[in-house]
Amino acid sequence: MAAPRYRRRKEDRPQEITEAAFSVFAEKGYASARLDEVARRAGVSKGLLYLYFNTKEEIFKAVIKSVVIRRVDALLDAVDTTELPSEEFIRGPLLKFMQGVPGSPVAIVIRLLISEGQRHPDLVDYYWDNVVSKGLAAIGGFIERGVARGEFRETAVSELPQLVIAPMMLSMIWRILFTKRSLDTDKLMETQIEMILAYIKA
Amino acid sequence: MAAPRYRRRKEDRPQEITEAAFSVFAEKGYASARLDEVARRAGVSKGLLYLYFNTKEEIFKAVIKSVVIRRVDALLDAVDTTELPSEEFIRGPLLKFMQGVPGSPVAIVIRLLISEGQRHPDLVDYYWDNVVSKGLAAIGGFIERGVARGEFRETAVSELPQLVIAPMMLSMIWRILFTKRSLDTDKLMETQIEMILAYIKA
Amino acid sequence: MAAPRYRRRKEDRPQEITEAAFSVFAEKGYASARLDEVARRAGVSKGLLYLYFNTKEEIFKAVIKSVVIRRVDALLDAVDTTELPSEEFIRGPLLKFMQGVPGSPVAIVIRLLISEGQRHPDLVDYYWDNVVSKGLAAIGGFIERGVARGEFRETAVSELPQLVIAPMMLSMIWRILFTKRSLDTDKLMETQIEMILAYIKA
Amino acid sequence: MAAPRYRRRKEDRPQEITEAAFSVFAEKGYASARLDEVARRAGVSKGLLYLYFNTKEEIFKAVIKSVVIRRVDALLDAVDTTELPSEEFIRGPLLKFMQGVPGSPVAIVIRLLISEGQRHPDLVDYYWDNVVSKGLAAIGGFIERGVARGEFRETAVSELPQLVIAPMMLSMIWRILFTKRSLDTDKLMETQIEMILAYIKA
DNA sequence: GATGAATGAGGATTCATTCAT
DNA sequence: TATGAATGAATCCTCATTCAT
Repeated sequence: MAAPRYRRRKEDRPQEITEAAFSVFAEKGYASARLDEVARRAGVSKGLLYLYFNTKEEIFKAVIKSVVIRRVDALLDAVDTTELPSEEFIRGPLLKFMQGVPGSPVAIVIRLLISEGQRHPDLVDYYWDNVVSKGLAAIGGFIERGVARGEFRETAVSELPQLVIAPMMLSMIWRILFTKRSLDTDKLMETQIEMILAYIKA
Repeated sequence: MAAPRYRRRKEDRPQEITEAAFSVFAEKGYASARLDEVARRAGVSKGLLYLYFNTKEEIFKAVIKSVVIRRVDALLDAVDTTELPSEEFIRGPLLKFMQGVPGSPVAIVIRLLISEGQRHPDLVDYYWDNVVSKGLAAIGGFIERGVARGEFRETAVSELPQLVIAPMMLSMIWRILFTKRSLDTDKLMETQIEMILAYIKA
Repeated sequence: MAAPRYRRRKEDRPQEITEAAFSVFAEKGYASARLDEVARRAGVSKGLLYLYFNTKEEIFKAVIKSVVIRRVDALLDAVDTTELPSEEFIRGPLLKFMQGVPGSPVAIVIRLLISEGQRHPDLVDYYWDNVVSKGLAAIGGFIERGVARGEFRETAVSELPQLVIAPMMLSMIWRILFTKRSLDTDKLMETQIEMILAYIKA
Repeated sequence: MAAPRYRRRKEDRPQEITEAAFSVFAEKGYASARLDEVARRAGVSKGLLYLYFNTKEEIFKAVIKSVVIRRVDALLDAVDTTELPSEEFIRGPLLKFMQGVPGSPVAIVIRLLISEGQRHPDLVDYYWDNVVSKGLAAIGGFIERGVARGEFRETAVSELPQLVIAPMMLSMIWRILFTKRSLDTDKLMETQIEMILAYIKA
């Protein structure tokens, strides 16, 4: 007769599942992840997974997308609306943002995409469209704005915003692979910013 | 005309198998690679694989090691024996070497390690010992030598040789994930070298 | 008319599987038994076996134990509680019990243990603890009680209850190996009892 | 140029192989025995086995037969030619013979037959014809001779020579299964002989 | 005769997916 | 909705047997 202590809302189910799935994929990778384990961590039965998702792959895609969503938007907004001079913005909010990435779920997603991307080109496209191209465009655009404003000179960096994020990328890989070996990733990114600014400042 | 059913090439077999396995792992990743497929590509029977390797994992390790072996040695020798001034060496042979990496099998190995590294820590150690630590030590040592010679000033770069290879790393990931999207990886690395040299030159 | 594809009989499954497995092991022995065959005889899929047992070996152990369980208990109780004079008990209930053994599943278990015992010492221990040591202790104790009561004289038989069961053992082996050759196993055991009683009677 | 230290005679090969095979079968049983292992212990190549035997089963049969051959003959001769009174013969040579059996290769053969007999009825027949029926006939005949001579009275033992060997049988099984648990098998057989003689003596 | 590399059918085990309840 | 028992295709690995040398 006792009512369940609380009844989970069915609206929350997909998210509960993707969260559980994320943690399993993070630990095992896509191929070695077991849906049994996902169900257990989500506190639901295996069958229920199939009520919300049709296949393991679909769960995987939902996981990737759920992490990606709303991730860069904050940065993009900041880029668009900042009042700071370019150099300060780069040294401040942009660097901070980048420094936060390697420890965030995004690093996991990157790993999953590197592992599985070949077999899920649509996911890669999705990630490209929603994260990479936007992020790079924002950084590139920001630099070009600095050039237009006379803060920066024209250099190859304008067309290669990847230079800005390269140490962030390396930091993510480093953390994934070489956890045991210490690396001051914050300083790595900071120094890159220093170099870039020294290089492009008018 | 029929190919002989038996070839009896004990010496060549391991390498034939490793090469076939490399191509399968490259396409599918470790978990999704089928030993059937490896055997077919190697032109041998499934059972033969087990004459030379005990498990799939052992084949995997042999693949990784076969690619890694003798990979950095050429660079390391060059670093030790070069007569060039530091700057020229960095701009010349070092840059060339790095530019060659993203298109080489090493990029595949990196992908496999990123995917499977967590479950094969000994492989990661092996890669670290034989490639990463040596390579970074060489670059770091080279920069310090430049400092000692008065060619370079003291900067954070001496302790962060990762800055030199960060664009190489990004280029590898880029090629793996975003094949469709063009990126002038050579220029990326070249520009990084420019920036670094500009930054550290005395 | 079609049998339902799913039966959902969680409670019955282990026993159904064990019974099917017993029949296959009985026919083929452990090593040559195919789990395919076990599944077919149990009327379930191969995969289901692994829902209840983790390995073939585990099924094997379950089979052995299921036969052994509650096997000697009836005899042991009778030994403890009988009101009969020793001689009558031996000639009556004990002989009857032994005569029933060679045709019972216990004979199959003995065969499996002889075949596989070396590789399953824990099973042998289990069988020893639950059947052999108890049974021999009961018989030995019973004889000693007869000695204490003055019914029997002191002989080597008290310390060698194996003498009582030796013909039972031989009968089991005989039935396993020489099915074609007739042997009056009942009379064999009866005569042994006669001899023993004649030998030990006070 | 050096001649091999000694060249094994091809005539010895089959026996070398069956000896190696015997040791492997003894350790592993038929199904788990690997021909690789047999070849290694015989010091020959795997292929050579097939020069002398067509299948694993054929090797198995050769092993069984090689152990059986000439095994009972000594006893049978003794039975036929002994000058000893029946009782002395039974207490002496016959008991000695039986006591030696559980530690001899015959015990191994028995185990192999118990395990594999169902699938090799011809082997069982062979064993029956050459060992069991002869042995039992000899013992039975010997007892009957004693009866004819007035040494023994007529009892069921005459028709059940299995009674004589039952403790030997049990001893073999005991050693196979319960190595850890001590049992004075010699005394077991001796006591049985005592009982039988007491029972049948005129 | 002798070798041992090579074969390939066969078996235990896994796990995404289904479906009766 | 929700469950979890049940399915079976797929995969790694083994090993008796073959055959070029």
